[in-house]
Amino acid sequence: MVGGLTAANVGEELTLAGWVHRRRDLGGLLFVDLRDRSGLLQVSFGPDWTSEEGLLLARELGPEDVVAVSGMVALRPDPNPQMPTGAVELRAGSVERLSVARTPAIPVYRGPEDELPSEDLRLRHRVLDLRRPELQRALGLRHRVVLAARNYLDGLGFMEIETPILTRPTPEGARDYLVPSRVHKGEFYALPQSPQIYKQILMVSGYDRYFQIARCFRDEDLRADRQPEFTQIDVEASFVGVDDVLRWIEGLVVAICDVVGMHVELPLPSLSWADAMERYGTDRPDLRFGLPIEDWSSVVLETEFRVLRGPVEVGGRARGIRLPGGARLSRKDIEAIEEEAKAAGAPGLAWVKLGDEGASGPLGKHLSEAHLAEMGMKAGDLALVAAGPDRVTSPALSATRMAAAAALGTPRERDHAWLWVTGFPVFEETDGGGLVPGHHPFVMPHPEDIDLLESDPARTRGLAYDLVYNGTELGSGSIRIHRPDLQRTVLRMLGLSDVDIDRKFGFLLEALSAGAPPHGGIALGVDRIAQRFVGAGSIRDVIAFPKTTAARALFEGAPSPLGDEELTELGLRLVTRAPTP
RNA sequence: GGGGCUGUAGCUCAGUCGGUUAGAGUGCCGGUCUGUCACACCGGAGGUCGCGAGUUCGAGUCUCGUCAGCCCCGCCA
Repeated sequence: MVGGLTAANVGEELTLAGWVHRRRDLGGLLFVDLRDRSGLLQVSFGPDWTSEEGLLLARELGPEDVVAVSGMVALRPDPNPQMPTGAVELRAGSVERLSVARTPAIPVYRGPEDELPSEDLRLRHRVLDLRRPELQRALGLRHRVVLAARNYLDGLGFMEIETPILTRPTPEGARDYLVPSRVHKGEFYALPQSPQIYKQILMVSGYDRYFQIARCFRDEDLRADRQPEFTQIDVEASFVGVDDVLRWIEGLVVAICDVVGMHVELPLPSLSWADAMERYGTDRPDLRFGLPIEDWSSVVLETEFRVLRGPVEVGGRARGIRLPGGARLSRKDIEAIEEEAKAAGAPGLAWVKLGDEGASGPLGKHLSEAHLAEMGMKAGDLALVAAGPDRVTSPALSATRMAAAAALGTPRERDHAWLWVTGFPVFEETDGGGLVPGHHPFVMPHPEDIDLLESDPARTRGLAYDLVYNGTELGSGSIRIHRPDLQRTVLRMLGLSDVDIDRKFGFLLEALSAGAPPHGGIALGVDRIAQRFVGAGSIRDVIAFPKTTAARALFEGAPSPLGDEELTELGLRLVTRAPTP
């Protein structure tokens, strides 16, 4: 390992192997930066200490050649304080070339002002891209996060158990990746969207503390933080309530944050889903800064400002955000924020600035001093207001809040805002009036709301919780239903017939009938955690071999067409043939 | 499924109003150079302007289509 050498090693005779990172040929003297996973070390070649063959070979070395160099560690006459090993160098006596590299298609070395190659080239030449120190650091950090999680959970008596990758298609939720069965032609396995049902069955079987670093697969369209396959720290325990899970997982958060030296105060703050939606307009608020949403419906009703007043009169609310110091934003800045709100579904934003000469802006002339006082407006403030039903204004004001904080450069009150959001609704209403699961169909309804389940299902809270960090959902879990009759009721509410329930969830209901302990758990997104911890722009930078946004693997070339022979063996015939490349 | 951005030398990019032989930096090849560290200096090679149509006397540049990558909406129980 080359990266750890210091002045303490001076005088040692060593043979070091690695890749040629960069070469500087001065004629009589020649320098090579040797790279391995641990870092860089300068190797010097000169007629006074290098063999003649060594000098000849050194002259021929190209970037990314693999070499073994034998020589002595020496102090440098001119140390390089920029390099961790910059005080010393290896004076090469001899050198052996273990492997010749073709001129790299994309550079591994990157100068201080060089841009990264485009992402498709980085993915196509992943073998080279993965050599970059940044990616090696990212994957190393990811490894330590997972290792910390394993050690922590093992210390609490959790047992790692693998569950199948070839499994049964699930009726609800994301699209499944399907695998044809050769033995049973016309039948298919599915890759798991998560080990959810398996881990519940493990609870029933008495494995009362389970975890798994689990690969999950979902055939849906991708984003910067979404890949078709991703990894979760999947946890489940028996005889637990919400608080047990939260306290255990807080310990896990501390353990993985320790990897990056991030301090975490326990217990983590907690917000009900209803409060999160009311005050921040989203179920995953970024609490690095304040700027809560406030209800100004009563103020609006006292004005003649029809744009806001109208929606309130028909049952909506006028809510908004007061931005201290926001009056210095230009009309153009405010319009840019309004665009964000519109993109999130709002018809528009009204606003009022309070300057030295009084209130201005579309809303300004409609407000009295008393109104402004009621809104808490102080000189220099800006208020942005949206009116309508909460289901429209909440997402719009959430977008407004984020855009306004960015435009204003709102100072952060903290750099790391961890948060529990609890009490998610069991169901969400679809536009067609039907019900879909808020999370998944196995969430235990809140005991206080059990009466609402059939009378007012949309208001039923579940014993469900999300772990949120800086506005990103990093984990999601719940206490599960362990009574088969209640599970059947919930599935019926979702519009499933008893026949369907038995066909699709029969094995779960049968398991729950075998003496099921109360149980619950959570799953944390490893890729997203690693992404946040390394500050990467996408989870592709913390995955060794990621897919593109079109779910292609550019390096190995997946997916790929199948020949007729293979198709026949699987009992398949194509309706659409892939274009021949 | 929809919207947006990008595609020019191995890589990163520039390319004016549609007009002569498409440029720069870096890398690569050859040469000089004994303390460099983005070494320096001299010389050279390197182009299907993503692909296909169209408009035009003339297209890297305009139009349409298409492919690829990225970002977003829908979707992701």
